[in-house]
Order: sequence, then C-alpha cells, then structure tokens
Amino acid sequence: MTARRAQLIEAAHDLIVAHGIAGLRTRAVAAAVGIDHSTLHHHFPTKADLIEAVADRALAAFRPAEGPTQTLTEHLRHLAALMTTRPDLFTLMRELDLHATRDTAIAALMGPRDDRWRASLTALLPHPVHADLVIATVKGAGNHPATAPAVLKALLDLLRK
Amino acid sequence: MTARRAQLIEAAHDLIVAHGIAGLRTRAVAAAVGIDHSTLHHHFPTKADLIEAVADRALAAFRPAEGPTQTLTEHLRHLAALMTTRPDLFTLMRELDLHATRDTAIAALMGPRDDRWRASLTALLPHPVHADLVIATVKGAGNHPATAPAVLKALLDLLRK
Amino acid sequence: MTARRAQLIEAAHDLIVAHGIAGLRTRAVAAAVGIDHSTLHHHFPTKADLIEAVADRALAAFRPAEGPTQTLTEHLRHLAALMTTRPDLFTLMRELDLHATRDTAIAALMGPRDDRWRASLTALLPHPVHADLVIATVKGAGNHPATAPAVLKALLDLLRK
Amino acid sequence: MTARRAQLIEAAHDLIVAHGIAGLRTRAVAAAVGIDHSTLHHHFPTKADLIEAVADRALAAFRPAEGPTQTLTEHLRHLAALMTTRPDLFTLMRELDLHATRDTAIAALMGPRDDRWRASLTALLPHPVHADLVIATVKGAGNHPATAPAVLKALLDLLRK
DNA sequence: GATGAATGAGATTTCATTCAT
DNA sequence: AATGAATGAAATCTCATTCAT
Repeated sequence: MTARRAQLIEAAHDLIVAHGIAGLRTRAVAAAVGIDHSTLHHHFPTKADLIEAVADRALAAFRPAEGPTQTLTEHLRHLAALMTTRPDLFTLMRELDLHATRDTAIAALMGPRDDRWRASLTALLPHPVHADLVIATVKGAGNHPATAPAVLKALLDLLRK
Repeated sequence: MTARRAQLIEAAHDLIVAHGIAGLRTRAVAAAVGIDHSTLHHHFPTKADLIEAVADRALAAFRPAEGPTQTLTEHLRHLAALMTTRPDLFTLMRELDLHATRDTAIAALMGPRDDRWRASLTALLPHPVHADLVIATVKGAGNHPATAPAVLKALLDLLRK
Repeated sequence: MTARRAQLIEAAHDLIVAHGIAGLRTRAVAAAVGIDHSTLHHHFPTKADLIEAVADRALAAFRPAEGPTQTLTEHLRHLAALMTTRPDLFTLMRELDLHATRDTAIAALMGPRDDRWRASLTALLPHPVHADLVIATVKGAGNHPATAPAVLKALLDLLRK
Repeated sequence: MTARRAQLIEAAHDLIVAHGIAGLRTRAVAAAVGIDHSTLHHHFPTKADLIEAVADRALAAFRPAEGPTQTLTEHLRHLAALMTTRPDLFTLMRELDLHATRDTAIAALMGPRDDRWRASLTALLPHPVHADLVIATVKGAGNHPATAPAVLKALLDLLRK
C-alpha cells in the first residue's frame, strides 16, 4: 500500500529532522506510524532505501523554487519564505548534503539537483561564480534559521547593485 | 603522556574527516596510533571527550584567522587560503556544526566561537547582517571546496562595492 | 512467546543460585536455553528486568506459605519442608535480600513481602518482636541448610512453651 | 609499609559495607587512601588477597565476643551492643557469608570461625541445636539492624525460660 | 613504594535484517 | 501486509592486572 509508504517517509523525515540521519532508527520510524519494525522492511527493503525516499520527497518540495522561469528576486524570496514556513526542509538538506559525502546513492540524488539549480541560477546572473555564491549562502544560512531570511535579502541587494 | 593524547586527537580528526562523526569508531582511533582500544579510555574516559578534544583543537586552528585586528580582505583571503591548504578543517567544521545541534557539549564549544567570529566581522562591516552573510557563505562554501575560494572572492568584491 | 520468557527466568534462577547475582551473565542465561544472547534482550530489555522477573517468581513460590490462615506450627513446618525440598529458593532469597540493599527495584519487591510476612506472623504470636525473631531465624537458617529444619523446630518449641 | 596496608584494609572494609563485595573496585580503594590503583597491587597482589585481609580483620573484631568464658547472657548482650555500635561489622559479615559460598579462600576463614563459635555456644546451652539457633538468628538479624537488639533479647529470654 | 601507560578479556546493549507463521 | 522471535555483528566501556620507569 502506497499510503503506508507515504506515512513511513513522513515519519522518517520528521525523525531525521529531530535526531539526524545518524540518529535515525528504523524501529522509531515504524513505531511512529504504529507498525512493527519488521514490517517496515516490507515497504523499504533496507534503511538506505527509506532514506533515499525521504531525500527524493524533500528534493521534490524544492523543485518549484528552482524552475528556470523565475527572476533572481523571486527565487531568493521564495527560498527565504520557505526557510520560515518549512525550516525542517533546510535542516534535512544539511543532513543529506553531509550524508552525500559518504553515500553514493544519496550523492546521486543531490548532485544533479545542485547541477540543475546552478544552471538556472547561472541564467539569471551576470557572473557564473555568483551562482555558486548563492548556493553556498543558501546552504550555509540553514545553520542559523533566525537570521537566514535577512541574510538572503542582503545577498540579493548586493547582487542587484 | 600528552604526546599520546595528541596522537589520538589527530587520528580521530582524520577519521572524522574520512567517515564523519557518526562513522567514528574508537577501535579505529586506537588502531591508528597502534594501541589497544581500551587504552584509549585511559586518555579519554569517553568517546565524547575525545570528540570534544578534536573540536577544541580544530577551533584553535581557526582562531588566528578570526582575530579582530584584520581587515575584511585579509580575513576572507586567509580563509580562502585555508580552504585550499586545509580542506579537512572545513569538512570537520561541517560535521561539528551539525553535531552541535544535538550535542550540548559541542554546542558549548561552537557557539561562543561563532559569537566571537560574528563580533569581529561586525566591526569590519557597515551592516551587521553582512556578518551573518559572510559566516553563512563561508560555512556553505565548505560543501564545494573546488569553487570555495572563488566564491569567497566574489563575496568580498560585492561587499567592497 | 511467554514460554521462552519462562525458560529464561528459570535458567536465570538456576544460574543465580549457582553463581550469585554478581556472577550472573546474560550470555550464560541465553546459552542455557539455546538462544543468542542478543535475543534475550528481546524478552527482557535489560538484565535488571530479568533479575526482577526471577525475584518475582521466587516470591510467588513463597506466597502460599505466608498466607494468614495458618497456625504458627503449620507455617514453620511448611518452611522447614521447603528448605529441604527447595533449598535453591532460600539460596536465592539470601542473594535477593543482600541485593535489595543496593537495588531499589528489588527492594520494592522484597520489602512489601517482608511486611506482609511480619503482619501475618504478628497475628499468630503473643509478642510482636517474636515475628521479627522468626523472620530473622528463618533468613539466618538459610546459611546452613543441613541444620535448618532442626533449628526451625527448636524455635517453634521455644515459642510454644 | 604496614600502615598503608592497614589503611587499604580499612578503606576496602568501608567500601564493601557501602557497595558490597560485588561492587568493590580496587581503583576506589586506592583512591580512598590517595594512592594510584596500581600501587595497591604492591601491597595486595590480587583483589582476593585484599578481601581476605578485610575478612580477617573483621573476624578478629568478633573474637572477644566468642571467647569460651562468657555466659550466654553476656554473649548475646555483647553481640546486641555490637550491632548498635558497629553495624558495619554485621553488614560485612552478610557479604562474607554469601561470598564464602563461592570463594573457598573466604570459606576457609569463615568456616572455622563458625565452628569455634558453635563449640563455645554448645558449652553454654543444654541442647546442641540451640547453638545453631543462636547462630542462625544472629546472622539473620543482621538484615534488620533496627530490630536486631530486641530480637536477640527475645531469643535470650526464650532460651532462659 | 609509587606511578602511568598499556593490556586483554569480557560484559551489556543496540540495531538492521531475516524468517516462519 | 503484518508480526514476533531470532540473529549476528559491532560498539562502548569496565576493570584487574602487568610492566617499565
């Protein structure tokens, strides 16, 4: 059943946000949706599969913001808004970015996304390095959710000068 | 003997950089310096103590760059240079930043450091939010060591305009 | 399965009688019933839980002898008989009594039992201190199973004079 | 140095009383007298040797009370007084009695003492089984220091009737 | 006599995964 | 789809003991 899968992905998402990927326990995920932990393996053969599914869903949540039709202002404002309404998404991304360093399956998901993101940013900016600057700042701003929106706005102002 | 302690800290540093804090194994640390894993506990009662010592030493390596007497240009150039010569330091910082979210002992080390860093940046910049912008960008740039120096330079140019 | 639990409790009982609570090894308990030692934790999350279950079962074996409806003669004869047929029970009790000094969970099991025992003895004896005398003697007689029944009989004779 | 030995024995005595033989740590004993734990092995090659020395000293403290020249009244009064002034001695005895079950070296110390004790009691009492009764009650009374003196007095009264 | 470093055996506990039902 | 029992590999930490200094 695909509803169960969705439940498990959401529970895993929340637990990763709360305890990190390293602190994720399949038992806790199963318990959160009220099934036995061995049943979880019916839906996701392995823990890595579950994490991949979580990454996949989280990446999808970002996609609208990364479309090529936006202006830079729209793009950064959208991200700043997302940081306020969905801080969990950025917490998760930090986890996944770090995890990607050592897990090729996750890297295979994250890498292309960053490439697409960089490509659409490059189209909006005069200097290609500014695409990397935006990406670095957005990722780094996730460390401090409180100041993140202001930081993105400041970057936008600098880039438009 | 304090030499042994230093050896263990360095081995743990390398292993965290290679496998992450989550992937750190006390046995591996002990093996790396050629002692029994139980002897490690003679020097560091607990694994957390060892990680703290690693964090402490890494933070010390940054301190010279964070002194209040520098200009912004010097500061960012120093960091860019460090990213090239000591990329391990930035990998470690990403691990520690994430770890600090859930480990108060590490948070107690990292927090004050960021505060000091922010304070000295604020003294060098017209708008306080730019201090946060620099910190976010430096932290985020660690994800992509290849483009990091160029990104820092681009940020510097924008801030000096 | 509750049969497995019962098996484990019995094996633990025997091992405590043989090697003491201090000498109890979870591995040995698991091995005695032929399962992996990690499976034991499926049935008893912690070693303390297992010991508690052993204490609980042993206390239950005494309960019939401590009922309030008996005469003192019946009571002491029953205990003397038990000392001969089930000396392991008294060995275990000595272990648990000593353990209760430092383990509040065990103390919480043993304390009320002694209180009930004292209450029913008090009802059978003219002087309340004689209840404590009986309890002390029964507990102390466990040290020497060979002379224990004769000792209890001698005490009974003195109390009936 | 024999003063150091005495210090170590006393510290071990106190720690056994506080944490039981099972909870005795040589490190704690050494720390209590302010020396390194490896130095302890200079005075007592093995932990068992230390425990034996503790047992030996404790037994000596009882010896005056067990001399053959006393009357039963004196004997029990002396023990009752000791229970009040030196409850630690009885706590220790319970530990040692239980330990003797599995440690032949301790058994070799405790056995002869009980034999001598029984012999001198037998000389003071009409029925030999009363010697065992007294011993059982004294040992059992140690469980409840609060009621112990009254219990011994009650036993004395019964035996003198 | 004393120290600190080292050892090695071991103990409990955790956890993803498998399998029979 | 689901369960519960079982597994096995591993991980941290403990502790008495030894040894060189």
